[in-house]
Amino acid sequence: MLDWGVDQVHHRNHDLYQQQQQQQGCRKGPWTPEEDKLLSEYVTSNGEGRWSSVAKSAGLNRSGKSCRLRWVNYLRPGLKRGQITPQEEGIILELHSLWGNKWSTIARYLPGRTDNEIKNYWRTHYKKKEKSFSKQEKVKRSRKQLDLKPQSQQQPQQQNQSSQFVSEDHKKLDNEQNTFSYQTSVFTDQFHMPQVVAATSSDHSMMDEGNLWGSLWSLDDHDPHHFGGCSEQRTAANVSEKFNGCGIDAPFCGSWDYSYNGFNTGGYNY
DNA sequence: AACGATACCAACCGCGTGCAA
DNA sequence: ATTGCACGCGGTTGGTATCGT
Repeated sequence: MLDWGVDQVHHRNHDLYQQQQQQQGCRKGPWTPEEDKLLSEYVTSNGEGRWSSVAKSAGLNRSGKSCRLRWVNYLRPGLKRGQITPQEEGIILELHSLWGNKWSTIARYLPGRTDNEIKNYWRTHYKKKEKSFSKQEKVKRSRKQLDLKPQSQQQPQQQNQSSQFVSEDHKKLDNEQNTFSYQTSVFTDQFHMPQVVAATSSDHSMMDEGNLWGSLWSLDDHDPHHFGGCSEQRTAANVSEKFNGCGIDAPFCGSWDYSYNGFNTGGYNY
C-alpha cells in the first residue's frame, strides 16, 4: 500500500524532471515540413531506435516522445490517409463493442490507421450518441428507482428518437454504398461474434439504442478480470480465428495485404 | 460579409508498464 | 528488491476548417 504511494511519488517526480528537461528548449506544437523531413530521413535510414536519441541524432529540437508520436501517427510508411470507409467504420464499431476504448488493439485490425485516428473518429462520430444515450438511461433508471410504471406511451418515443441517430447514419451509408447498409451486423453475422452489436435485419427500427448501445456497453461482467466478457487475449485470439476462418489474415497471425482502395477483405465481400 | 457553432484532427499530457542496471 | 529510464496507451486540449444563420 505504502509502496504504491511511494512509487507514485517517484514516478511523479520523474515526470516532473522529464517535463523540466523537455521544457528547456524543446520545441512544441505543429511540426514543420523541415522537421518532418529530418525525422523521416533519420528513421528511414537508422530505424526506430531510442526515441530520445533519435531526436538528438536527427538534429531535432523535440522530445523523444514528440518524435515517436509524429512518426507513428503521421510519417510512418503505409499510413492510410483520407476518410474512414464504411467498412472500416463497421470494424471499429464491432471491435469497440468487444474491447471498449482499446484503440491500439482496434487499430491492429485496421492497417494503415493509427490508434489516434480511430480514437478521434470514434469521439467525433459516436461520443455524442453515447452521451445522449446515457442521459436517457439515467432518466429510465431514475424512473425505476422512483418505482414509476413504465410509460408505454413515452418509451416508444424515446426509442424513436434514438433510432433516428443510428438509422440516419446507416441510411447515409446506404446512399454511399448500397451493399453496406448495416455493416456492423454483417460483420457480426459473418464472423459469428458472440456479442451482437446491431440488428441483423434490414428493418431500421431494430437498430434502436438498446440494441446498439446496450450491446456496446453491456459487456459481460461476470469476471472482473475479463474485458467485454472475455480476456483481451482470448478475444483477440477469437477474432483472429474468425478472420482466418474466412480466409482473412488477422494482422498478428499472418500477412495483411492492404494494397486496397478501401478495406481489402481478402476476397471477402461485405 | 461577419460571426458563432460545430466538426475534425494533430499534438500534448499523465500514467502504467516493462526492462535493464 | 529497488531504481532509473524509455516506451506505449488512453484521455484531453487547442488550432483550423467548415457550416449555418
